[in-house]
Amino acid sequence: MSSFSPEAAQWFNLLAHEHQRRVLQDVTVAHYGNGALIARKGETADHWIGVMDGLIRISVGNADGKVASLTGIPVGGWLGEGSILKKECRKYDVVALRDSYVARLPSRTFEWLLDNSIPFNRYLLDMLNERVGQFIGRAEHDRLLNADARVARCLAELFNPLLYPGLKQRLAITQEEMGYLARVSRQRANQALKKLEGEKLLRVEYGAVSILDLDGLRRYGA
DNA sequence: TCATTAAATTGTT
DNA sequence: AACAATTTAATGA
Repeated sequence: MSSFSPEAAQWFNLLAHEHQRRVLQDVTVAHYGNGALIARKGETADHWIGVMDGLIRISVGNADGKVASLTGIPVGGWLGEGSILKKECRKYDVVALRDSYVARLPSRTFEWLLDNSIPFNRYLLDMLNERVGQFIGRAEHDRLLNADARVARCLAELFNPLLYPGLKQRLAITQEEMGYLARVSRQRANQALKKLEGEKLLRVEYGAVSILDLDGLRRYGA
């Protein structure tokens, strides 16, 4: 998937044809290898970023090189609108968790869509609302939950059908990647996944997980 | 297409 | 963190 794909950008399908044309004209797609920095904290935010293929992570690192993962973004997720809207520098690092293809929409185009497309505004509003809810829920529980529950919540977030409509019920993610997102060791992620599988909330596959009970995962540990 | 081998991922200590 | 077992991907006949 080395070019822009509307399947990984649900908002694109909502646009009028003339708006779609401009997007296709302005958007670029680049490949990022495992662990590569897609956008770094502090630099000017002049693009809206979307995941065409792969999996990326938003994180904030401190001086020690320790990283606290904030959230993972799978195929179909778009991010960085906050920095564009407020004309700020990026507040977080964005890194590829594995080989990924990333689309960039210039901020001028982004703002042009804001001014001219009602469907685009509608989409952004829904998305921001959903994201606020996600972060509030996280801030509330994050520190209190054990590793099992963190893995469960993490997966539930990745499968958010509104933010990432591209995902059906199966996500290609290794247990190591899962560990990076939930901030647990790979071994612990393995244990957690097996426990959740035992409770019939998901199914563990080779290099992937399938969700059986999304609500159950959301509620896990509550 | 099948068999062999290498690489990636998982399960366990 | 290390190691063995398992699954997938790649290669070549």
